[in-house]
Amino acid sequence: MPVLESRLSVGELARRAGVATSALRYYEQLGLIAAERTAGGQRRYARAMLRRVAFVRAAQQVGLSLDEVGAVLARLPMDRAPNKADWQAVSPLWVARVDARIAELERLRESLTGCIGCGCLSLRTCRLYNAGDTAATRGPGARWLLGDTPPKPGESTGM
Amino acid sequence: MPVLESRLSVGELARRAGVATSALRYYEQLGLIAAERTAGGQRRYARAMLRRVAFVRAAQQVGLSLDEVGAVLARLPMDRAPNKADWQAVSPLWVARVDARIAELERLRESLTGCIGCGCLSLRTCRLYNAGDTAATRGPGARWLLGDTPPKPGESTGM
DNA sequence: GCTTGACTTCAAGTCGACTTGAAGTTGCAA
DNA sequence: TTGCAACTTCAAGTCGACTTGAAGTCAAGC
Repeated sequence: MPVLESRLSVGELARRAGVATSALRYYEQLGLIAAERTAGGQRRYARAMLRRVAFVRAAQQVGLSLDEVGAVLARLPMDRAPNKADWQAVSPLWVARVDARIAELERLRESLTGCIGCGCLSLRTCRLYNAGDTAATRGPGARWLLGDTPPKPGESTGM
Repeated sequence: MPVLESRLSVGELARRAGVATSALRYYEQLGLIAAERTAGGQRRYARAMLRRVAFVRAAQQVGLSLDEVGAVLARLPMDRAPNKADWQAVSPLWVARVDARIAELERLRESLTGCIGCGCLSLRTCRLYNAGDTAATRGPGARWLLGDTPPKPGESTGM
């Protein structure tokens, strides 16, 4: 018995990747992964698919849609493990995306802890407290969350 | 003409909060926000609702469901601006959540840049490269993403 | 060769988070 | 007092990401 078979059935891939078989078939429909078939028509996945599936799940955690994931995965080879050049082609997209998301979360976090830590409920300095309200003067939406700096203490906000 | 009316119609709140009126009605249905009614039955929102809506949108960015948001918002007063004690009651939930999510993203980011920067495609050190594959020995799922440390160079992974 | 679990396709269902549409009512400015 | 945008409810529709079910086929251990 070989320790690692070279190709995986859908069930095996599902177990190893931690997703349902139905999800794998769905991903295949979207072109995110691909499989060869046995004579009888059953799927057999190259081990490289494990990485692609891990990629998909990771991307979803980041908040990317399967569509967006597809755009990235389309630039990686389906049949073999990605090499350094492959990575260099896709990584900037990812990193920028991930960085943006991290920045977003850190702004949120700062708003939250700031509210507790610094007696901020003075109506002027707290970003969350003033959220869409004073920000409305600069257009709709929770601008503070999108990178706007909060109003300075001395600045009139109309309140 | 007063600079700020004390109560907002659904359209005004929608504009200021940057969401659709239909979304506001939906949030009300879920108990995330509340409105008083005019004699004729139209909604009039207290200004505090702006903050609640901003809160909801922020939470969604973090990846929380409206259900989860509801659990947090339930601990804040509907009628008035939250004070320091209110914040202290809800903030830890948020911060933990946000922190976890940031950590997740940073792991992902590190995997990505590590893949480019350090000639990691040696099959042993790169976390993403080894993703679900070797991790399968420790249970299903992309464990590296969930906080598992990647296999050490000297460690046998069966490959 | 037979059984049994894992597989196949395809259509329909589900869930969260809204959006859209129909049909009617309200509020306010001219 | 009238005109009209903005509002009201309720039901149904949409979208992404799957899941479920039916009805049938494959692969491998006894």
